[in-house]
Amino acid sequence: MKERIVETSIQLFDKKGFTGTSIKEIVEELNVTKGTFYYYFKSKEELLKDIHLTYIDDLIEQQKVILEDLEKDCVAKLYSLIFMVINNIGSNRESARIFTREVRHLSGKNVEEIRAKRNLFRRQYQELIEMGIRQGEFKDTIPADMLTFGILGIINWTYYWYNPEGEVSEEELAQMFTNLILEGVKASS
Amino acid sequence: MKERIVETSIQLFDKKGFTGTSIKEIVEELNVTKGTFYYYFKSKEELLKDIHLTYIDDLIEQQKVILEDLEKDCVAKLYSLIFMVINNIGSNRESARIFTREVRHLSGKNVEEIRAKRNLFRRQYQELIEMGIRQGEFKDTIPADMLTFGILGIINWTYYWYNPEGEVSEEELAQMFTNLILEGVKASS
Amino acid sequence: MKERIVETSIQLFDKKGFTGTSIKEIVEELNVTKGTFYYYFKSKEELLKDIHLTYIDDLIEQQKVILEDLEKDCVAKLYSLIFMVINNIGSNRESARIFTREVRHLSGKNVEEIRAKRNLFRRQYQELIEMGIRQGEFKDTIPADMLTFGILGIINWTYYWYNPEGEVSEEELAQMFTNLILEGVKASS
Amino acid sequence: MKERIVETSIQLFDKKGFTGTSIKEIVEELNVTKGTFYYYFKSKEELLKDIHLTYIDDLIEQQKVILEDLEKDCVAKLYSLIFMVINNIGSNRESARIFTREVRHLSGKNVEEIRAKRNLFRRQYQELIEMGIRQGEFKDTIPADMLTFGILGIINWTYYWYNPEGEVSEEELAQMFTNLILEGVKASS
DNA sequence: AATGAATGAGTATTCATTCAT
DNA sequence: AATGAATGAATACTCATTCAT
Repeated sequence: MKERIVETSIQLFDKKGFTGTSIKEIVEELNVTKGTFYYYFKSKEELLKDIHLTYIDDLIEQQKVILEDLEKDCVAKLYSLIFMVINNIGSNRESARIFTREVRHLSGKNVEEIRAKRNLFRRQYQELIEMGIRQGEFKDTIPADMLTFGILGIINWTYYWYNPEGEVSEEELAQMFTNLILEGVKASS
Repeated sequence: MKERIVETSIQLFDKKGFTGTSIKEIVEELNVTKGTFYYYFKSKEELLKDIHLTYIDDLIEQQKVILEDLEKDCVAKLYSLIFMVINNIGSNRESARIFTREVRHLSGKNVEEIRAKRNLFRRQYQELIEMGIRQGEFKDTIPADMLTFGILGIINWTYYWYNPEGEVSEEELAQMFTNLILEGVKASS
Repeated sequence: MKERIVETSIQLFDKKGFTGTSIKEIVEELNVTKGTFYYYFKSKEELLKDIHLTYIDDLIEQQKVILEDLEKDCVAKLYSLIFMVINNIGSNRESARIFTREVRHLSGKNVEEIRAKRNLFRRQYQELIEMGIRQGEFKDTIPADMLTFGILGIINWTYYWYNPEGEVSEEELAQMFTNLILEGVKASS
Repeated sequence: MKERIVETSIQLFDKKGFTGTSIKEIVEELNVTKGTFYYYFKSKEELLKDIHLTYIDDLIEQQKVILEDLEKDCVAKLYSLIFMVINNIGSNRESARIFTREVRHLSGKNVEEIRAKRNLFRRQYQELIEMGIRQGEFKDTIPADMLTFGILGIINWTYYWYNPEGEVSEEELAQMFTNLILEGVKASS
């Protein structure tokens, strides 16, 4: 039941927003009563925290596996990280959007925890860039932190427009964006 | 007064979300009564539409000026468009965030109008890319629409992390991102 | 309207207790809506505080008038104070009972304010006793503070049993209790 | 377990009131579940009735022993009754306060039973007074019923202020109040 | 141009209680 | 002897909105 509440809530929070979704709507979708909701979650915010944690913990775990892969160089890791996010869209798009839009409705202690993990994810991205620069795979024209924000922008934005069932496959898109980041678009003269 | 209501609402909508902000909060911040609010706006949604329209109309207008500049080539126009957004952050960040997060709370007729303008903005971006390809300034490795989404991702994301008062100036950041998009980060071998 | 809400609430709080009375019950009795209640009081507790304050402020004011009366000796003042409370029962019984039973539902700041006034009332009673002892009107067999608690017990209890419309008039009862306190009940041998 | 539920409930009912205390609070304090509560009591009201009965039955029993003591005269019995209540405060204060404040939350049948016992207690007090008058130990200036209410007021009020661990011992306080009732406070001229 | 009073539907949350296990 | 899951009704309180003045 707890799982079903989470799934339903994710759909609704994505569609109508956290504050725009009422407990009543959630439980009616599941044909249970409000009491049932509060048996599993002590508050609406607690549910939101759960959703955030599940999402970011999973992301960090996947990221870790890629970064620790000894057989890949930095370029290959960059591609894998980009593909990972795009590949997650099919199953995670709603959670991802909730994650970027609804953090502000977490209070105090909760927001700290989430923010810490969010920053961890970003810093590990940045460390890959820095290592790539040190090992001569990447140029050092752009500071690593700014570069990281740029790359994160590209992939985070995919949650808002990319349709995995459309003409461009996940692999193709990941390849395109990796290519953009590595080679740029300027025609060589 | 109407203007003060809009300004206050923008701050609150950004901080607590559209549904998370009540008319009461808005008018209390201004030390007026709810009646005053309804003298200027016929509903909360109308206010939200106003905010959206002001934001996107301004953006499209600025975009138009840049695109119609006969003295700039496509590379220069790309830089200008990127700088334009970053430059707007100081005065518009909250509106921009509301624009990407709260559209779903506009209903029917309103949402169509806004979406049309949002798409117009994107298509004009894409047309610049396509023209650049035709004129041999950009490679055609990546489809123009995908490329556009990538670039929009980079600049939209700045609304969520860039601090115009920080170490990196707006010009520098625009230069870095233009450089990223044009030249990529791969070290030439 | 505010006054009508207070009156109705006093009756209900007395009959069913503060926590046992719902806002719904109050407003239904008055044929208005909950919104109306919250237009006049920002919370249920605020209403309770209002009731407490009105009651104790009135009591202290009346007490003050009696104690400052230059023409009465301590015995006469004692009688007047006793009569004052009994005489208030007709109009104030419910408030008085709420006052002794529901203070615990006031929180923090509110409870301090009320307790301070409650103590003021008791201390002024005690000062009368002390003055009576100093001036030789009363014996000093019993410490003034204990004596005060005893007298307050007698009169506070009347709120729970005395019927002003019954056989014993208010003046008679005040006389009986003054007599009990002054002369005692032991038959002189 | 049943006993532990009763003890915990008494503390909570005294502190927060009967309606202000939830079953959840009671069982959480005891680290058991609500099911456990309903294994021992068929309703919240039944628990309240239990508390009332235990309290008043014990009081009546103690009263009976004193009144039937053939070796005491009425004055001695009066002292013993007063001491009895004060002496009970240490172990019974909370029950006593619940007893005077929460009866109204008993319904129908229950309230009758409790009221009958409460009246029995008062009438037996009054009978002692009447006997004292008949036997010439007490004056008949004040009607026995009014006198009884006065005395009950003094002792019932002690539940709200007397601290058995304070400077005045239980014996001393009982002595003071007996003295007040028998001799009064007026200085003999 | 703005207020003060009011509404009715809705909010998150808590309640006492039930019952199969 | 006790639990875990669930209910349905109630709780205090807030909401966007209306309207006579």
